[in-house]
Amino acid sequence: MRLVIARCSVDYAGRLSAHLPSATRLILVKADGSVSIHADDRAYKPLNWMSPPCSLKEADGTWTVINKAGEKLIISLEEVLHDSSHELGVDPGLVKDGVEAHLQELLADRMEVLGAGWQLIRREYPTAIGPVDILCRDGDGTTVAVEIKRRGEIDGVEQLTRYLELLNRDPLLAPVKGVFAAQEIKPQARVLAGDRGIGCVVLDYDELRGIDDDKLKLF
Amino acid sequence: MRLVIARCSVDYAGRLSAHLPSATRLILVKADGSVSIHADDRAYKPLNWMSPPCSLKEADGTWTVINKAGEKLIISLEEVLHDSSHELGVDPGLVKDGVEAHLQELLADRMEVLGAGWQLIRREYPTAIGPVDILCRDGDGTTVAVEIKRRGEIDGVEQLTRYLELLNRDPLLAPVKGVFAAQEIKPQARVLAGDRGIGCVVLDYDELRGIDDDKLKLF
DNA sequence: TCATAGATGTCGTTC
DNA sequence: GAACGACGTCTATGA
Repeated sequence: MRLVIARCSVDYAGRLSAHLPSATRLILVKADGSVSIHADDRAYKPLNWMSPPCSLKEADGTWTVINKAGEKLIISLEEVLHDSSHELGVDPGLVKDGVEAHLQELLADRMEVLGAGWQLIRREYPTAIGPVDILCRDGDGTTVAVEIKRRGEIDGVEQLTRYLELLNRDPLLAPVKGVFAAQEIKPQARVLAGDRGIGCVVLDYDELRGIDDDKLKLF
Repeated sequence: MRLVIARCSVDYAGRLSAHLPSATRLILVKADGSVSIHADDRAYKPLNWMSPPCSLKEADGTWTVINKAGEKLIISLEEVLHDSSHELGVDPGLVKDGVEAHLQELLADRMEVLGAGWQLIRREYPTAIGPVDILCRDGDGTTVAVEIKRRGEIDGVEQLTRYLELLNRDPLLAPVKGVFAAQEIKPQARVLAGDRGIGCVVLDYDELRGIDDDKLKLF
């Protein structure tokens, strides 16, 4: 990892054209060859960047970074204030908990949080337009398609609607009801779901995990 | 901007829980108070971060970053290999070219690329659920709503569908057809559009701009 | 390699 | 502050 603080101007030509006027910035060159340019604000997003794989050529105060798609980043260095390199080694990587895949596992394990007698048919039930998160039967034996999101917004309801339309064409499954399950459901999504006869369920992640933990303790 | 290279482990508790085992990384503290932690790969995305506004407390080899929503980032420093601060000043910011707004201007100027006799009614035609990119009439005088995207995906087709449903309730406009125009149209979007009787048009940005340039040269 | 869906998406604009 | 759409979205995953 090489850290350069320099007054520079930058041009990007690729999916769009962009220009950075002269100013002092951080230029980050990583071991994988990637380059990013940061201003002194915004944690997440660099002003400009080039993702690997790409190649960096230094020549005469001008750095040129090119990738395979022909996108180009040209950095004109006017004054270098700091330049240091550091050996970091391979990162062991991030361990995450609480993402959609995990919610799906937890819910599939405890269908009864949706109602008494609910039973899993299968997770990732395949359809022509993609897999349904959970297909199950409710207490009455009616087929139910469950769409799970971390944050329930309108496009999630649209997605579930498409699945339902398709599943209801299958005489072996029809009628199929829909349930939209998320840790948080936005008002508009709730309204749209209600309008389409789709049920809404707010999932409590800690509770789901707690239930699951209790279950594990039994063994 | 403060640059710290350190062996550290990190925990994030907020929208999800995440843990970074001990390793050497770059910790970036920006003037706006934001903090990000970078491994030696990936130009764009930090391993962990906290966006401003947030507050950083340093105490005894442990940094705690908290934001208003109660999200928390805890950095345990085990060995500091580099620590430097730099004054960068305010960045003048990025100048961009080639985005959707420009596509819309170009297409509105040359409706005939959609077909002979097509005529603009207006850009950003207002509806209750937001403006339609372009409303026009085709060669037969039928009203057409055009949705423009740089990359045409399924969401864009859904958006256009909602507009069409609304516009077709207006007896002065109905029947209204739909055209989905983008620089690139994904297969799924094309299928969904076809299923709903929506036409698809792939736009060539350079060609549109070229035509427009030629036009400018006439004056 | 390509297509698809998720993301601690982030970021801007508008209401 | 919430909602909505764009983004050089990026990134992981499965075909």
